[in-house]
Formats: sequence, structure tokens, C-alpha cells
Amino acid sequence: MNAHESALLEDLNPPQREAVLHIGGPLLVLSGAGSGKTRVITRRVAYLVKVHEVFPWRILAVTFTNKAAREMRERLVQLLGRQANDLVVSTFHSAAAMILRREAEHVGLTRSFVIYDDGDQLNVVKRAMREAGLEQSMQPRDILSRIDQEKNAARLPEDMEVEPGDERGMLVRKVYHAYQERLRAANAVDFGDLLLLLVSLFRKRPEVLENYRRRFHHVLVDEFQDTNPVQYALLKQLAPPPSANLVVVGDDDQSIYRWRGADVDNILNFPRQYPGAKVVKLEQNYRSDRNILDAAYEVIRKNTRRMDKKLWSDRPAGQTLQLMLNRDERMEAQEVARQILALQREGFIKFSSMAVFYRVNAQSRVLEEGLRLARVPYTLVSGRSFYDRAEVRDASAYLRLMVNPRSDADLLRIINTPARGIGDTTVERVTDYANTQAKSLYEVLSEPERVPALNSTAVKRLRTFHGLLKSLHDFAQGTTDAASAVDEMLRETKLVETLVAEGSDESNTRAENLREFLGAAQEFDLNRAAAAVAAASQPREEVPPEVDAAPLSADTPPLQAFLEQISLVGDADAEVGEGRVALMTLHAAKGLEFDAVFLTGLEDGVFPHSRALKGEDPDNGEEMAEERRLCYVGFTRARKRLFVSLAQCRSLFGELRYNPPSRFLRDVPPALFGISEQDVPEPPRAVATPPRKRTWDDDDGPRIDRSYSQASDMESVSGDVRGMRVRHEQFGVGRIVATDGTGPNAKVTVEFGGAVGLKRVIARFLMPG
DNA sequence: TTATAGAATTTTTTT
DNA sequence: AATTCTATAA
Repeated sequence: MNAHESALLEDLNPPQREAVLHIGGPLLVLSGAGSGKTRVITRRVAYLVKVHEVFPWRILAVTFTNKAAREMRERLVQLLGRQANDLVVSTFHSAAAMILRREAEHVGLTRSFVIYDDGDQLNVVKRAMREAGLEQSMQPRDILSRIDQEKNAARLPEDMEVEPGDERGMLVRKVYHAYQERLRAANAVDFGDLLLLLVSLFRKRPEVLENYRRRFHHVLVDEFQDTNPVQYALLKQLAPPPSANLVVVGDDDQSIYRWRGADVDNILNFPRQYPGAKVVKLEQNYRSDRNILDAAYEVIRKNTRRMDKKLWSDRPAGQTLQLMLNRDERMEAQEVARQILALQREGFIKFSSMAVFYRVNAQSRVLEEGLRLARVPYTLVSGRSFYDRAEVRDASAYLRLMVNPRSDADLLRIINTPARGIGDTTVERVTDYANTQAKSLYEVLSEPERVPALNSTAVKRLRTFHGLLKSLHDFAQGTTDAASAVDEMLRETKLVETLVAEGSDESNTRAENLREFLGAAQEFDLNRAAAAVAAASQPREEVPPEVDAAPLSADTPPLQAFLEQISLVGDADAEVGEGRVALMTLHAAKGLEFDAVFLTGLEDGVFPHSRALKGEDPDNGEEMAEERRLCYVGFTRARKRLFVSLAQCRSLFGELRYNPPSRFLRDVPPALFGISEQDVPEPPRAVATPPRKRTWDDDDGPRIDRSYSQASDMESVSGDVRGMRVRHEQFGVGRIVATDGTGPNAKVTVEFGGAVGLKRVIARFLMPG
């Protein structure tokens, strides 16, 4: 055993060692929460490089989130120094984007393709539907989510299976088809395409796949329980069964992305897919005190269909969990802030090792306010808020057009931003003409006089606009860094200028955001320059002639690389925040750990989310199982202190709701909270007049679940109401034709007759008539 | 064409 | 509650 080897195996337990040392063939590491899996992955990579002398560029390590990828990279830099530069460590999506860019020509794209986000996607769907005259048929959003599902399942439009009588399915397929055509015409892809197009390219052109197989001899996947079928298909292509060196690490109890197509069966069936795979279980938890671990176990054990395992720990029992009962969400925020300050003062826990979790983003606002009032420093860890601001998205749209003028979605976004007198009618005429000619909008704009029915002012304005885009495009061709492109774009488009001229507080903040955007580009350029220097100064190993060992993103032009970072990475890593409490959703919390964790909104309807609550057997459904796993993830983030908080009433989405305590709380034995049975909070009783103050054990008669009710004449749709006569404030009297959904937002389609015709309205707004 | 007001609609979680 | 859509006036 040489020095490297012993250093790398230092303080690993026997199964961890086994996982690091395994060589030759597939390996499944089942790693419970806090069992040191990141350590295992990084040590293993280092071991391959240092002891087995595997070239770093032969190793591909993928994760799901940017945060995880970055963290893994950092640790590998610590272990391997500059050798770590040649490793490919990234998320599925950015690895796929890099490969797809190199192979773009094979799939009908050019290297400068742009990546559409869900807003762009929705616009494309809407336009495709309008073009095909299918507007009334289905909600664009529903169609889009069906399309995404298909993509997650690795199915192109032609692979979609539709039952003969399934009209909606046929419709989805039709729109999916048109949607794909539009994306290709715009030289654009969506998130799903990044993976799907690559998988189908590899299917069609084995020789292209072969290049990557020859290169990547070692593939590692973190959070494998969250892979969806496309991702798994890609893995199987790159590291084919039965004998490839594929290492997958995951925990079926932490699978929380089913809604994105993730399939827990991928991990459960891995040994069948890769017969002979070695299986290692990591069951010792090093993170949480035992009270926390026990509570987490009591929650997760309610799930059937899980690999049987129980984490153990030789850590002390530690403090009990703490239950926080609050009157409403404001008090919850205030109490959280108070406890945080107390912990910092008396518990000697740093702000930076505390976190507040919530189920839905909408909860963050009040929590922020509470922390701000109490002067608790915090950072909101929200995926990509900065790049989601309207003005920043406008700026990105211009940048994308600079790189890829064919991108119709981007062009439509900014054609009249800032206002340049090109209105809806003109735009409609231009798009109609573009559709009939099968040309991109940019192309049509180069000869606007050909568009029928345009007046001369419109033609002139379009020509000016085209001139602007053209000169920006030309500028981008010659530029060598992102910042100068952004700078040029901001100047030429007068985006900042117009905002400043407006003079309102709001427009000033927006202008400020655009300056910050320029700052982000400058920072990007600096990082890139530094990386280039590091790569150049590095001695290159012998590379066999038939293998392409270049970094995957080797010759992506800077502006394009910057745009890719915006699309795929967001600004999550902007400020991790030294000395600040972290605020995030439970999903964002996966993979992290903190000394003290506050889990808020433990109420049925909030967490578990109301959508998991409905259905036949809400306690057994897959959705509820996923909520439960989410709860498990939340609990197991905590090292020493876990605070669980709920509010008796909370206004969420504009309505006041009285939610019963979360069912997950009932699963935790009261002793773990340091309380006895009789102090367990009861579900609150119904309240007729909301603002009245009351305590938890007030009792006033029969329990009515008011959580969903709203004052109205038809507050819910129940039974068959078709044919019923109804009156609408605006549309008058009509008859119900069809219903959609139940509860407060149930919709019905009503035939109003006369000029009004069919309308879909919320049942709440109708009166029997 | 633009600005504005009022109405409708929306909301889980993220790459 | 906040955002997005639609109708109407300017």
C-alpha cells in the first residue's frame, strides 16, 4: 500500500472502502442520508486517478443539481489539484448540452443553438396551437406538461403511443410534432431535448456514440434515485451493461423528483439491468444526532416499497426535536427568527450552519420578512430568481438573438421592447407571413416589404429593427468575450436608457439589474480566462490517437458559453452567503447539511402538499409517498437541532386556511419532541369567524373542514351538474356543458348562447339561474 | 399603437 | 397576493 492509497482510504469505514476500491464492472452504492457518499465518490475518483493512473479525462461524474456538481468539483480539486481540471464533473443537462453542441450538425442544429426555458416553451406551444387552429381544445400548459413527460420517457413524437380513441393523446402528439418542428426551425432546444436528442442521436449513429465510449471509461452518477428514463437511457448508452465501469450512488428513500419523470425503479432494478453489479450499502450515519435520525426513520418507515434498511449511528441522542406551534404564518416567521438568534447566542451555532426549509416557494416571502425584522442575516437559495426578472430575460433574449437570429421566441419577446411602435397587428401579419413561407421571423424582417397588408410606417420600423439585430449579430461574430457583447447590446438597444428615462423607483431597480447583468458577464469572462490559463499550464498525458480527450466545452465561443450558463446554472451560486442563514425549498435542500434546521409549514395541505392529499387513498398514493420522502430528506439535513413548525392558520395564495397539523407529525413519537402524549396538538376545529383568537384545544362543536370552502353560491362542483342553468355576472345565462375539477377552482364550460358562445369559467363565479 | 384599468387566472417541487 | 390577460379609452 503506497502513500496515496493509505491517505485516500483514511477514516473510511469498511463498506466505504469497498466502494472506493471496487474495480472492474458496475457498482451500486446504496447510501443512506449522511452516510458519507460524497466522500466515497470523490475518494473513489481520486483513487482511480492516483492509484490506478486513470487519465482524468476518462472520468465522467454526473449529478442532478449545479450545487452538487460544484461541491463535488471543489472537493476533487482539494484531492487532485490541477489534475481535477480534466475531469468532467457536471449535471446531466450541462454534460448533454456540451456534447450536443459538438454534435449539433447530426441532429439538425447548429453549434449556436439556444436553450429555451419553460416560459419560452409555453409560448412555442401556444403559437403552434394557434397555427394549427387548436387553441380552444386543451390548455397549452397541460399539453406542455404532457410533452415534457414524453421527453422524460425518451419518446419523440413518432414514438408516442396513443390509443385509437384517445383524442387528447392524438392532440398532444400533433402539437408535440409541431412544437418540435418549431424548435428545430428556431435552432433551439428545450431542457428535455438536451437529453432526448442526444439519446436518439446515439441510437441512430452508433459511431458517434463510440467516440464517447472510447473516451469515458469510468462513469459515476450521484443521486441515482432521481434519474428518469432518458437519463438512464443515456447512461446505458455511455456505459453499457453488463460490464461497464458504471458507479451509481443513491438512496431510494430520497427520491423526490417523480414529478419530473424520475423512476425509483431505476435504482431498485439496477442489479437486474447490470447483472453481477457489486452492491455496497452505507448504513452508518455520521451526520445527525440519534433523536433526529429516529424521528426521520419513523416518518419514512410508513412507506411500503422501499429497500429495507435502517441507518444507525454511534452519535449521542442529542437534544430532542422542538415543536413550534404558531397562530399564523407571521408568528411562525417571527418565532423562527427568535429561535435562530437564541441558537446563535446560547447555542454557539453560526448563522451559516442554520437553514430554514419550506415546501413551496410562496412561503419564503413571510419568512424573509420575519428574519429581516429580527435582523437575522439570510440568503435565499432559490434556483434562478435573478435571471427570471423580466428585464434580465429581455436582455438575454437579445443576446441569444445575437448568437442565433433564428430564435423566433426571443425575437417575439423583444420585438417591441423597448417600445418601438411595432404593435400586435403588425406582429401578427409578420408571423402569419413567416408561417406561410416557412421562414424565420428574422429572415422575413430582412424584406419586410414582402409582408402583405403592412403599411409603410410598419415596414420602416421593421427595417430599422432588423438593422439593429443584424448589427448586433455581426458584432457578436467578431467578439471574444461575453461582457463586450452585453455592453454593446445594452448600448444599442437602449434598454438601460429607456428604463432610466422612465424615472420611477421600479424602473431604476430594473436598470440596476441590467448593470448587474453586465457585471455577471464580466465575472464570467474573468473566470473563463483563469480556467484557460490553468488548462494551458498543465502537462498533458499521452493521449491515444483515436480518442478525443479535449474538454467537452473546448471551443464554445464565450457569449454562447455565458448564455448556456444562464440557462442551465442560474444564479444559485451567486452568493452562498458567508455568515448567513440559508432559506430554501425542501427540494433545494437535498444533499446539504446544517447544524440546525427549521422545517416550516408542517400542516396537511402545505406539507404534505394539498395535491398529494386528494385521491382515493391519500395515505398510500405515490404522491404521498414522495411527500414522505421529502420530509425524510428535510429531517436528515439536521446535525444537532431540528425545529418543526406549524401555523394554526395561514393565508396562502390569497385565501385564509385552517390546516390540521401534518400527518407526518403523528408519526414522530412525542417523546422525541420531549413532550408527553397529552400535549400532542389536536387538529384545530372549524372556525366560523376567522379572526377570533383561540387556543389549540378550544372546542366548539362539530368539526367542519373549512380549509377549502369559500363563500359563494356554487362553491364546489359535486356530482353531475351538466345541463344546469347558471348565470354569470358578465356573460349572462347559460347551460353547463362540461366540468373540470372540483374544489374552489373547479372550472366548467358553459354554453351562453348568442354571441358569447362557449366559455370556460370558474364555477365560483356562477350563480344558479 | 399605447396606456391603463379591471378581470381572470394561477401556484409544488427544478434542470 | 401577485401575475397575466383583455377590453377600452386615448
